[in-house]
Amino acid sequence: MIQITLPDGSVREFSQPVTVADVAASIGAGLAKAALAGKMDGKVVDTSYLIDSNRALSIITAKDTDGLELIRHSCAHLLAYAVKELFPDAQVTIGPVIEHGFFYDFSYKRPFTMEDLAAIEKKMTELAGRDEGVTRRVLPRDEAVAYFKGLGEHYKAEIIASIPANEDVSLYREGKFEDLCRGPHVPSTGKLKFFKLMKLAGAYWRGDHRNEMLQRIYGTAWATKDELQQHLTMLEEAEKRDHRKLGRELDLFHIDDHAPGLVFWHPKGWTLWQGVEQYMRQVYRDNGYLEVKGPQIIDKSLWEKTGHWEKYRENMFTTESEKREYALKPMNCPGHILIFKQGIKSYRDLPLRFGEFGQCHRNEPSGGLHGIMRVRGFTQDDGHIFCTEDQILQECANYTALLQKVYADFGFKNIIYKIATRPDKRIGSEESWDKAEHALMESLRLSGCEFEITPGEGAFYGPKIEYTLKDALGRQWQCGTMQVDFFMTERLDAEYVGEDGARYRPVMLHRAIVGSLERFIGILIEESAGALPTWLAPVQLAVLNITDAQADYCREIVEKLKKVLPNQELRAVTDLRNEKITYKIREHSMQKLPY
RNA sequence: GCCGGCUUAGCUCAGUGGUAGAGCAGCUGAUUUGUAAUCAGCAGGUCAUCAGUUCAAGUCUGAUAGCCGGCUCCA
Repeated sequence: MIQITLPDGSVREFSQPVTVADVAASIGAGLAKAALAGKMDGKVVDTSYLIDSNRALSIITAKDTDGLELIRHSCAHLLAYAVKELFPDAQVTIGPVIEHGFFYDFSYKRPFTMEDLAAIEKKMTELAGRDEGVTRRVLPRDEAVAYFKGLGEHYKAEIIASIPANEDVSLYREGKFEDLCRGPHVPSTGKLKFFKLMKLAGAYWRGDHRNEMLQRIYGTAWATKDELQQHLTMLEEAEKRDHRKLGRELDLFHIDDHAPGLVFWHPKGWTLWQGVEQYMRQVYRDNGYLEVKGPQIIDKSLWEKTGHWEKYRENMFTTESEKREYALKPMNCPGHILIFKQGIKSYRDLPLRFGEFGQCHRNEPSGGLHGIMRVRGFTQDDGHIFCTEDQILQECANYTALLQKVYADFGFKNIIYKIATRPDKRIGSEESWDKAEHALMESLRLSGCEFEITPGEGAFYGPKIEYTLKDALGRQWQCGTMQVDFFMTERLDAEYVGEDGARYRPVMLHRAIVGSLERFIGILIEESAGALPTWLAPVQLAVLNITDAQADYCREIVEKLKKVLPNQELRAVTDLRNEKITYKIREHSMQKLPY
């Protein structure tokens, strides 16, 4: 007797082992039809899974998060199936689920075209229409390797060969197509209805740029037609919020072909910039930072000491004059250390906090540039805190609380917190790393933040917290950062005098709240769709006349309005053009004047 | 940097190897208007750049640059 406990607590009894599909059918015909998989003691299994002992089971349908994931995963297989049908010579590699959909990477002798993409999607629809069953089988690893080699699927064979030899691997078949997969999958291709292929892209095999380039096909998939449609509508809306489009339409900035990756700020954009900068300047003042300013170009010898000349040179812009070589600074910290080193510092001075609106230049690869989000010249709200190891936790906790307040003031609620921990190649003692990583995590816990850990992604000189925001299309951009650094003060020989009169090495914390003003403003534009809050709006108020008779009065009240605030001039303008009032209202509305 | 795509007026886009187009924006004139586009006229171009094929290139070929989507990178 097998007892199956359902989510509502009810128990069903079966006289012999049953499949998930059998259980679903015993509950109702509708559920049997809707069943995509089962969740057994928390683990998702195929509907064909045979249950031979007492279990807790829930039936997964398209309405469940797990169900949607299955649909997307099975869609990736359907995509590969369709590609193999149309292009038998193409080799399959991997096809995972991603946010909103799936992708699959292929190797093929010629590039796929948009016409191919349409044909592939059509074939997918056709194959789904056949409602072919998806079946699972298990092979010993070596047999699976031989099987895929026999099919000419060398990438698959390579993947399987990296699985431990004593493990079995599962394969899923639908029609003529069979793929290595851990599963689970939907029971038949007919469950896949609401999908669309979105774009073609290149992607390196195994994500390594030294490997060959594969062709990636991206698709989106949903449980219902409505959800698919909503997603497509959302993408259209997101396009309208693109900061590059709004930057032009609202006359905020442009990037010129004469200076790729560098921003020309127009009067309105620079007004917005000043709003952000003045706000952040007050943040420095209110939180114990001393604002400083370092030079743009610094002699090569400094970058040799920091290690940049050796490790980062191809990313630095260099220049030469009178037989001396210089580099445009790619970061501000060495400059701050040079300032720190002027005069003798005491333990009483710590923590010592410097802040700068530091303009940095990095020669980023051309393919990585993106509007004002990823540029070659940018300005960081860059602060460095010189402190002792014992002060790290308190500084980090204060910092995160401050960052949250700043982000809230700019209207951001969804911050993604990540902690990047020690990489394989690193300097500093294990004890220091333990302490630093613990301090970073603890500081986030103190602020009530949930965070994810990205293991091994820390800098070689210390761990870091990354504070990330999303753009209109959901792409993540790291804005704020907090990094512990055991290294730089050593390299540049910064020290302080302790209580006992001996010299000690301070720890340095690198921190930036908005990160780069360029990127932050880009996100701000997308988040607000260009309708900036009044305090940041380049034009806050416009006074329009209906006929010339009111022109003088309009001028008069604009002058009065400008002076209405005690410490700041209101940004008010007149619009006295000989146009209809409706025309003017439309124009100012399109320019996103606050209302 | 890598893979693919794109580049025609300020913007959005048409344009079969045979005289360079539209709408909006701009300028000029008329209109003095009551809450999201008044009407008319005018002007605006090295079709990204360079080279090639051709009697003839915006259109075909190649190279370069920039941009777009990914990948990689991101001290």
